[in-house]
Amino acid sequence: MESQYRPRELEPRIQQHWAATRAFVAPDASPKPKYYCVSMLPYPSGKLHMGHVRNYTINDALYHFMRMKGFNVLFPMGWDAFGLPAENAAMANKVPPAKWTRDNIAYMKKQCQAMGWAIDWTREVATCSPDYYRWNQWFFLRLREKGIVYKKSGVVNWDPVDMTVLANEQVIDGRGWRTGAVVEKREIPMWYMRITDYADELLDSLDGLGWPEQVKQMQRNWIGRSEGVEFTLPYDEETARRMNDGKRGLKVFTTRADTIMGITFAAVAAEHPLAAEAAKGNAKLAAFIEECKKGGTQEADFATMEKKGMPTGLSVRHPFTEQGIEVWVGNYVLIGYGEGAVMAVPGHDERDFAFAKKYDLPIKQVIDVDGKAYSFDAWAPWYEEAGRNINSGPYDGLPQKAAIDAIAGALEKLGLGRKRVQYRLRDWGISRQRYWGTPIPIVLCPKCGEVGVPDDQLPVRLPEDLVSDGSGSPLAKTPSFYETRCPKCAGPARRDTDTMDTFVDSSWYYLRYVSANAKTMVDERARYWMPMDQYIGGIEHAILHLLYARFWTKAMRDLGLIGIDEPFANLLTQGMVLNHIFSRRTGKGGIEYFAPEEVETTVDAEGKITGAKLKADASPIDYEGIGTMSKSKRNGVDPQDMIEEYGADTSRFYVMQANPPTDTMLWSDQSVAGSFKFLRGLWATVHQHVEAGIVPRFMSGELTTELSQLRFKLHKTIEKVADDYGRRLQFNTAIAAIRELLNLHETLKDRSPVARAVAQELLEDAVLLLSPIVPHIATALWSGLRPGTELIDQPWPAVDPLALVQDEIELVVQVNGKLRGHIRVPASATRDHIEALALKDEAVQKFVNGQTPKKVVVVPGRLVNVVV
RNA sequence: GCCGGGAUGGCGGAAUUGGUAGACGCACGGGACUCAAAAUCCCGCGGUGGCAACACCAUGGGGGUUCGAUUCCCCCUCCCGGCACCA
Repeated sequence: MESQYRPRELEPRIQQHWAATRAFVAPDASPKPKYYCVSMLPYPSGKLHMGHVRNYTINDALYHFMRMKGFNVLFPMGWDAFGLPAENAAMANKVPPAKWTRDNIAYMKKQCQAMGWAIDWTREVATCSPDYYRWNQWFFLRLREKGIVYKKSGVVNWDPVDMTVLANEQVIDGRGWRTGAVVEKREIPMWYMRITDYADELLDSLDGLGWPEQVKQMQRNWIGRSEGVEFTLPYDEETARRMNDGKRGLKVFTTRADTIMGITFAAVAAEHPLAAEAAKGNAKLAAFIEECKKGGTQEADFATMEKKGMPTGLSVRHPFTEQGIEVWVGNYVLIGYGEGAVMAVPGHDERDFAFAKKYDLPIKQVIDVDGKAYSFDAWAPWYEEAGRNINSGPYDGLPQKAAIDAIAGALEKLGLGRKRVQYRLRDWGISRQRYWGTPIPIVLCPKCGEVGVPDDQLPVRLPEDLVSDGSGSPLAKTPSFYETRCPKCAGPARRDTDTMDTFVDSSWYYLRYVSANAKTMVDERARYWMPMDQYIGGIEHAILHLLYARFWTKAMRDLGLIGIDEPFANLLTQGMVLNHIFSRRTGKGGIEYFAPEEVETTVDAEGKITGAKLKADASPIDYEGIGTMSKSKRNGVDPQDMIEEYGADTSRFYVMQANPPTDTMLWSDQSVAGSFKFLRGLWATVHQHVEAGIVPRFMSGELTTELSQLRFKLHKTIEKVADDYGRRLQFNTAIAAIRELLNLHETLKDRSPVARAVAQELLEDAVLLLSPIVPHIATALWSGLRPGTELIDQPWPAVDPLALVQDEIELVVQVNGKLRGHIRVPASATRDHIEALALKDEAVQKFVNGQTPKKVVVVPGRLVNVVV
């Protein structure tokens, strides 16, 4: 064995050996139990960043641990290769997205290989490959046949200068990021998937998943099932005449039907037909509706903006009293949400109350909560609580549930309403007016309408050589793409030039890994590997990606393609790796980001950043605080320097020892050298042992106290590390335990044959325990300790129960809950015996000070608390 | 604004089911080795008081439950993630 730890020579050599022996290629059948672990596939942004290193190292550690535990393990990898950054890079560099993306994939794949992750590359998937996205198209067509896919209009951000649709990310403070123009809302036709058809199942089957409770809770709240009443506020004569839409009135939904007698006005969205009708001949209202269209589509903006409204001059009638109710246009009512119209009960809804106050509209109390005094002057949160009806005619005195039932019944009798379940969840709009995505396989024929592309003409190939100019999708300007013939009538027709949301790509890639190169979307291998045993990815995907993937799985099941209800049996949500963000507004009103290494900062006494300037020209820039590492904010840290200086194992060890995987990690490279020193020290320790002559590992026999304590620690550590890796998925504490074990080993001065046999056992096992984290150095150390055998074939070390037997244990003694001393007791001591020993203790006597204990609490194996 | 999460020494963190707060590291200080430096090794390292033994205080802030609270409950502050077209 070499005396020096040289990772730069060692690591590539071991990686080549793994590749040559196809060490990580997982068979699709095995007598062993299977374990399928996947990390959320990366976007090929250019280079790996520390978030990736963390993500895939966790995955890799689980791979090695489960393999040692006797499983047939699969760790695949792919590329989420469609998306906006490629188009932006294309514009910036005048390189087509395809080339940019494929170059990035090639570079990042090399980086993955240099990290030594145990990836089965035979199953690699890139979502921009026609062999992959053809199945997006094929499945889209199947869902369309089933009515799960449909077309309706949706609202998008519109940049009036570039004449293009913007992503939410491209809207900064209500303005386009390139033009600085005020963004407008615009309605366009789009394809939707009926995820709401699956809402109940998506909600119910959360219960059985081995997911973090907070993620399940977020999904429940997102789906937001609520039971309520849908009803119509009938038009009055004037409104009916003007609307002339064949409808009886204005449809609304409420979860608070018990407050229906408190309606004092109604509100509709600016885009609602009633608003449009009312605006005819009302210039002020028309101007207000125009103003409502300004700004983007993000919910956070709606929720925080000032609530404004204007009366339409049109009225509806209360369904019971037939009293006139004024209809307002409200900027806070969303057209794409429910009916785009709401009843307003300012007495018992905070937003309605604020609106009524602002515009001096009537407020009526119709619910009594325990006789508390209601004030029309100021809002109190209890106004929204359940109570008994008052001022509600026939419903007076009823508690909430009875009132809702009675009111729903009355509405139903009138033919005006019924109980209905409503979800917060909305159908999934998948059309994007972008180039770099899966083409939607639809042909628009002037005669036949929308016609699906026949299966034998799939895939509809995306041209790969276009470069966007920032105004609209290049596909819509490329006749060779969109000019086609109608599959039905063979007449001239035009392709849909929209592409699919990239969440489509990431909804089923894990099924393609286990059906690699299949001539169908999935094949029988998916039945062997699915459901996935462990999914690992950032907490930022807790809702959208995970919900879409669950929906997609259920839809594939309903088409008979797979036999599972849920894709991800267990989920580890990794905390984000954060870094500082620096930016500057450009002259045009856009925004420009700077990498932290380009910036010099000033800090206050507490170390908080107070100012920043560019190193290059010393010009001041803005500090935006900390946030997730991303390409767009330019605050990612490339691990390449670290790999080159210290090697892959040090990088892996560093991210794993820093903190628990579920915690956010603020980037700092201060202690990387410490991780390297530890590995170098381990190398020296093993080298020294090996040079003195390797011996058979300890089996059984008489030991000194020191040696049996060392073995006790060793086997306790094996137990703990297995629990940390396998159950807790917490690697930092496992590493700390292994360091404690090795620290104790360093204190061993005994060089007798039996001591050397114990040291052999300890070092072998310590190397095995560390191997999931640092497989390269572990492989080399193992071949030093056990020449002729391979680490990768070794099972997880067995715990020797005899090593864990203890005669005496130490207990903590407290007086009134404060630590006052320690006692040693036989492991078999009874409660009474322990209590007697504790009371006799000197320190205890001092604090008890002659008083009779009120109570003595004995917690077996832990402590004694004397209460006086 | 709404939903979910977090806050523990100078720093990262530990305390797994309510039971010794600060494991294991990083940084720092002192010492050994050295002509010197690096590397390595040894010692110290939450605060206050004390020569010391030791005592008291301390887990973002305020209150509560308990023999005992970093852990459970209520209120508050700040930070992070998500909010449907970043992925």
